[in-house]
Amino acid sequence: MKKIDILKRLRSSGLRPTKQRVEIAKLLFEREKTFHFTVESLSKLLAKRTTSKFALATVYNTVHSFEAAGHLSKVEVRGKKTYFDTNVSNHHHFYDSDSSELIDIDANDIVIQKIPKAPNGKKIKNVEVFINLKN
Amino acid sequence: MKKIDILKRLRSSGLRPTKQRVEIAKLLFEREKTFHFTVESLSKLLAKRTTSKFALATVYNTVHSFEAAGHLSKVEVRGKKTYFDTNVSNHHHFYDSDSSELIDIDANDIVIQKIPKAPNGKKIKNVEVFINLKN
DNA sequence: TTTTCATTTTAGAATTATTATAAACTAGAA
DNA sequence: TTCTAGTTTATAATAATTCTAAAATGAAAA
Repeated sequence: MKKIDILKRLRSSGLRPTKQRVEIAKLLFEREKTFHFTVESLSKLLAKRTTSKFALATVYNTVHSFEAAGHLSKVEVRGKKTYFDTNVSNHHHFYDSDSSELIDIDANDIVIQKIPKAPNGKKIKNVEVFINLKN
Repeated sequence: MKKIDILKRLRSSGLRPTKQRVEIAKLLFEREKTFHFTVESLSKLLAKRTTSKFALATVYNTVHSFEAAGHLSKVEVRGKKTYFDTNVSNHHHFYDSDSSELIDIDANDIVIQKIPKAPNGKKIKNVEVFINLKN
């Protein structure tokens, strides 16, 4: 994804393409594979890969606005930190608690044959499968 | 589950049956249905249902030692707090983010037909399914 | 029983992740 | 250029949890 596309992408989702947002977006979206990160790891990556500096609050703000705009999805796994995922399509995860690593699983690679009805008055929003790993 | 059984249960898992542990165990395990709670909600429940007082750290300590002994399972869902579950058998959950409520799903009520292989060198520890609900 | 001592409880401090605040800055319209 | 709403920033505040070290206690031994 080129810079021009990043600008478009930000603007079309109502996000003013500020210097910080553009740099973060480049780091997140100019990749082949999907990418999982925490605010902390992204912050470190920004420090390593760019010359600008980013207040921690800006990283939080940016990640949250990208999530609200549908450019990122949030993944809550065991542990305290919140993970984000550049893969926003419907999919599942392996989670390796030894390395705290998340790995995407394509939605088609898990087929659920039987599923219970939602409780009274509720609907199913989505189904998330976590396959926890060990060595 | 009677008091004597609670004492046995604690002792047989290497937990000295102190006053606090016995009271917490009674509140958690003398129930028909499985029970989901956070340390905060359990703390409030103890304040309401007993005359003793429990330091917050004690509630954390106790819940963690019950978990280590296999009397409780930990459920991590969206949000910041950690939930615990008196159902320690293999099962799944509905999660209602509007009410922050967890509901058990029996392992037999979800059948997974197709599942990917674990990545190189890893094994599958367990599979957790979360069915997120909306209104 | 009393003594002993490793365990446990406790209050409060410390830590970690995250969110709030309010002042300074900036993208982009006029 | 000027203006202004939106954004960034440093810092404070909050929330959940863990740590610490002193006091209390269960239960084994004397």
